[in-house]
Amino acid sequence: MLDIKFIRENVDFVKLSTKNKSFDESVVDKLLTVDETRRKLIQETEEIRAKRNKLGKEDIEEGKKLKIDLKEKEEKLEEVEKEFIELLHQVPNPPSNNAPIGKDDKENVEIKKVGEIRKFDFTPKDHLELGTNLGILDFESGAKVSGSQFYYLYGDGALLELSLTMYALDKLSKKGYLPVITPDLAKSRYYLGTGYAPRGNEAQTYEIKDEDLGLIATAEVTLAGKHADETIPEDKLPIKYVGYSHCFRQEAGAYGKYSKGLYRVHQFTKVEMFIYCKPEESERMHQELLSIEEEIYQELGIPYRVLDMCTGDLGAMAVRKYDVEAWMPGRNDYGEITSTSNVTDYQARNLNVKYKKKDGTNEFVHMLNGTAIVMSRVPIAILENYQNEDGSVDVPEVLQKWMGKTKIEAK
RNA sequence: GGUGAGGUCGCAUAGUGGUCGAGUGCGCGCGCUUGGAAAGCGCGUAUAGCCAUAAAGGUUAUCGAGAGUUCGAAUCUCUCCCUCACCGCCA
Repeated sequence: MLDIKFIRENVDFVKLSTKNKSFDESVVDKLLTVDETRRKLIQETEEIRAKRNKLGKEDIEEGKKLKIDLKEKEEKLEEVEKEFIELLHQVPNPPSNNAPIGKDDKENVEIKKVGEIRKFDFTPKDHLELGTNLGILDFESGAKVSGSQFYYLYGDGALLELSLTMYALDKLSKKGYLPVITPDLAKSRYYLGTGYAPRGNEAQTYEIKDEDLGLIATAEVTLAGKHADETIPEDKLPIKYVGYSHCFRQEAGAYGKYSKGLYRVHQFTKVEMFIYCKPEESERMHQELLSIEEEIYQELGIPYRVLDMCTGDLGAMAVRKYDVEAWMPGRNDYGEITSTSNVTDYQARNLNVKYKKKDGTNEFVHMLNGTAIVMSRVPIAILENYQNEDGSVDVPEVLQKWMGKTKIEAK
């Protein structure tokens, strides 16, 4: 959420940026109206409390009267407060001045294309066919045991996932990121408030019956929650994590040719980068995350392009966001494989994460996240880009060390 | 899952209905002292909201969380969370 004071003092700016993010800017006026009522009620309840505190045991009858008045005001205030918080959460983080202005994903800006798209002298297969034929990928058993869009990995398929994981953790830890294996389940405060600010009904998460627990949709949830309600000493920043977790998404109603096979599944593994830093560092950190992502895909030898997300496609939290899309021959198109966001202090305010400055004052930290490798979509790109005519798949050089082989072949 | 103990200001502790936002020690900051330091002495040392604002200030809330009893709750009651110990179960 934003600072209500900031909204009060910059009404026009907040309205404009809300509109630029393709959110309904009328929430701003609604919020300010509720805020005024709220403040009036706060004053009134405080006056009553102050009277009560002064009264002590002087006049118990008067105290009883105050109690009734107070209760009435408190109930009203509670109602208004609830509405206030809801509206406040609906105001998105204003986009960076550098983010391209646009309505929706069609207006994202391609900033670069890297790598040469391979020309096949045979008809390339898609990853589903390749994986199934190689005996390393099995959606049928997944459907049988867990339901549609679940899968099994066997042999080199399983090894490929683990090799990618090791490759990513190894690389990132050498760059000063602490590898973290996080819980796959989190309390609602985190899985609701962290990753996905309320924007309509998020039917994304799986929840545990009768428990305040849900399966995380990304390790961003657990990595962001990790320091909730903490004040971090300035000299500890930046904190850089590379998290490993499983991710669970309902993906309700997401079918079609573009969500074939591993592209859109209910469960996958992901290595996610996450940074807590000082406000003045966050832009630089964001560039660092993007450059690490690019380095990974260059090393893996996968052609990709980088998109600068337009204001309308940033979502509520990000001020700027880059997606890396990998070339996927099976769809003859690029497909998203990473996303890195600078959410500045928006998430930190939700989760109450501050840092203590040298001068003794506290300020909210900036938080950033970025995908290193997602074990569902990256294997798509590897299988499809590295396939041979006989259906075998070459192992990218940087993974050979972890795979212990140079080629995936049918047994 | 069961039983028991516990969760108070950075840390350690005191505090069983109003005089408690909360004492003491340690730590930390500033000052005095000193040739300098230590010790000693003095002062200070939370966060958030609201009001006011040039600044000072005022006020409310916060003793794991929430609800309740009460004119009044760190203190009494209930629910939950977490920690520790033992038992059970389990990889």
